[in-house]
Amino acid sequence: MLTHSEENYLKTIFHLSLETDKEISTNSIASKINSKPSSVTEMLKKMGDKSLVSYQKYKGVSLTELGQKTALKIIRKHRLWEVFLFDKLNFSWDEVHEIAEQLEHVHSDKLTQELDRFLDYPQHDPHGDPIPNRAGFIQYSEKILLSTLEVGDIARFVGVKDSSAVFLQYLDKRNITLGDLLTISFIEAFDHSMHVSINDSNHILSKQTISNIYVLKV
Amino acid sequence: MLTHSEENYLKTIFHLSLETDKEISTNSIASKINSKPSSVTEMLKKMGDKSLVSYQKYKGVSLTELGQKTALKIIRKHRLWEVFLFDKLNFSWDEVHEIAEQLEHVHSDKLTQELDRFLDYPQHDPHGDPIPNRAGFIQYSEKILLSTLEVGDIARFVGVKDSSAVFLQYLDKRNITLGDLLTISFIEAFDHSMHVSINDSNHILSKQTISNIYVLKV
DNA sequence: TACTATTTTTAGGATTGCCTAAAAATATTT
DNA sequence: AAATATTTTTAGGCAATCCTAAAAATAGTA
Repeated sequence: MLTHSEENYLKTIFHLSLETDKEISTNSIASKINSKPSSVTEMLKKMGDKSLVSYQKYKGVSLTELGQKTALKIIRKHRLWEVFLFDKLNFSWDEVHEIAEQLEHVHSDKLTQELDRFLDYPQHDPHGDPIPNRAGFIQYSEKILLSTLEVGDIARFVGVKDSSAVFLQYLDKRNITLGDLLTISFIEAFDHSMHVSINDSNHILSKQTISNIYVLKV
Repeated sequence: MLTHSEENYLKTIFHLSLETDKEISTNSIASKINSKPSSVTEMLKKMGDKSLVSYQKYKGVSLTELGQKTALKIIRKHRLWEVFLFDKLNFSWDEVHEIAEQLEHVHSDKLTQELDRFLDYPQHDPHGDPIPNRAGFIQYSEKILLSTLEVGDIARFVGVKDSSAVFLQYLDKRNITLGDLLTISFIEAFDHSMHVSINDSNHILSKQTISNIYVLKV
């Protein structure tokens, strides 16, 4: 049975691995978890001994098969709990993450499966990220940034790139919600702001906004 | 913010306090949590410093007002999660406790409140124990042992005294479920076994069984 | 009351996971 | 390639929580 700390390291390394193809550096882990490089080194040694990561001094780390599988289990739990909090308990986007960080460490395979069933096998969490299935398979959707669309395109809002509280609250305030259908009616040549109709109302979204919204073309 | 360990001590002291009127001994805590008396002494000192318990060397402990309030919060969470697992996720009586032990340590007042609302403000957990309300008030019901009833009495099954897995499974096998209405039709003078009709079927329950079933008279 | 048994505390360690400061290795720049 | 800068590791500590063994206090009994 892994400790909370070990589980957090696995998750962190998994997420960093998606961003780079190289081995993950001690420093990058430390800054991600607000810790110190020396602490990370120590932990990586321990996790190497447990065959969770393959680690060589000064060379960085990567997840072993076991580490990968375990990380996906934790991510699955995290995202399922986010769906639960959002769908059933009236939590908003920007609130679910913090609580899911705690819930993801509860150990019980049956709990995870039953939660999945209870939520009707959701495919995505409230930020649009895919939920690994029980076998650890994760279906990456070809979600693209809203900013890459052109006039006339129609797409479904499936996620955000920047999931900071300020951004999520910004969207909330404008009633822009996950699952909404967006129609691009015009793009300003001047500042690349985008005129988008959402639920029969028109919005003008800044370049920064559309560069942080993920959509699936319809 | 309290640690898991501190929260477990609070819970344990709270439960032991219900059983005795005296101060709680170091030994009794140690055996309840499968720990050693020396570890308990150490922890009690620390919790005394934090005003969670009032502790004097060799004199035993009791909860302070703060400790009591905190313990009730944890028990509230524990029991609400048990209801969730039982009602929504198809867990059986004997499975809910272990997982609730983990879930009770998740910190979020909003989560507790929303869960309470989602479950429609349940008054009892699946073992028939009362759930403290948000203010920490706990409504002890006058539940009595089935063995104290007489022929002709009708009562509702609200809890068990022995919540061991074997006993709960014994009841499950006979389809005797929390909330069932029981009618006592006969009591054997010889061995005190009780003839009880439950859901239109008749059961003969041993003295041991009826001494471990809590009911509320109707 | 004195002796014995039990309970509780103290003393000294172990482990986990974090930290700072210094040393070692690697990367970058001139 | 040499010098400098950056990254990573090592060394030595600290706090939480547990442990065993021994000492101290309390309780029970002859």
